[in-house]
Amino acid sequence: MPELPEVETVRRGLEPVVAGRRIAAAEIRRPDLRFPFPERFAERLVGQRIVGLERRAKYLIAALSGGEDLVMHLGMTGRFTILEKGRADTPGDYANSVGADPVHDHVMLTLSGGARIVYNDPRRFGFMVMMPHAERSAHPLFRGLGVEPLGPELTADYLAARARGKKANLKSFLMDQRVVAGLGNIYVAEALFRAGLSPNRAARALADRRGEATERARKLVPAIQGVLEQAIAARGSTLRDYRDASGASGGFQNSFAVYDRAGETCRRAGCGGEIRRVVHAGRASFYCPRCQR
DNA sequence: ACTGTACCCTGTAGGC
DNA sequence: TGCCTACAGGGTACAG
Repeated sequence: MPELPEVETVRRGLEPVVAGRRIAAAEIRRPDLRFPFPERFAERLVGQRIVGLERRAKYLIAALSGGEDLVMHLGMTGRFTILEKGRADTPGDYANSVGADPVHDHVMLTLSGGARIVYNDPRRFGFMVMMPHAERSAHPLFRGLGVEPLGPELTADYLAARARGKKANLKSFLMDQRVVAGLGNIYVAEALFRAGLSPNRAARALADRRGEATERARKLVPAIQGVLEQAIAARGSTLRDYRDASGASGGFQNSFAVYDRAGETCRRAGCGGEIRRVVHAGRASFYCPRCQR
């Protein structure tokens, strides 16, 4: 479900509610998600103050006062929901309230001040792990991550260096979190459309024989950044499950140029091409064969 | 070193 | 109505 814009939208919704609060209670309602929860998870959370809430790639990271980071990934269907004080002050209240989902509500945190945070994840591809803050950058989950696409490190030269000689297609190249961290199926498709690049083209087209960035690489950077910025401004894309921390849907799905539009007409004025669906590495790709080469 | 496939899990949509 | 298959915003472990 959630790519960078959705995770960032969730982060922005949660941060003012959790930052500075203490975790007063933690209810862990099953032993695992994708991976087992950390040992003695609830006991390690309770009493900690949440110092801040960051995002790196598609990870949400709560920095805890004791020096550990709580790292959370939403997988495909993970969702955080804020229950303000008074809406459901006890677990019993919540269980009987509208919107409660006892089968898929896996984690409930009660914060000082009374707000509660519920993590719901039907498919359980999400996970939560804890690690000392100082060890985060060396942790296997973070060590190999590529650049943040909205940061200064995403440049045409960087893409060219990483793509040089690679005959893998551009779709797979951009989906690789070791190259650019945070893109997923939707925003790769949309960025390639904006850059006028076919997802089928070999990634090495981003570099010339000397390894210098090509015009294609230079177009790709603002295409990636533009689509992510606009998607964040629209509070993400909702296809099926995605909701922000307030329960609201995103809005960017109404602006898709190609994603999930197979058989429909290209929206570029005067194009008239038909959006095509192909499969790369088991994931659907969408593109306009007239606009993207 | 790369590339493609299977798989993790559940819900839903569409065909018959 | 019901059953069955395919597919879904992610990521990883393999086999080749």
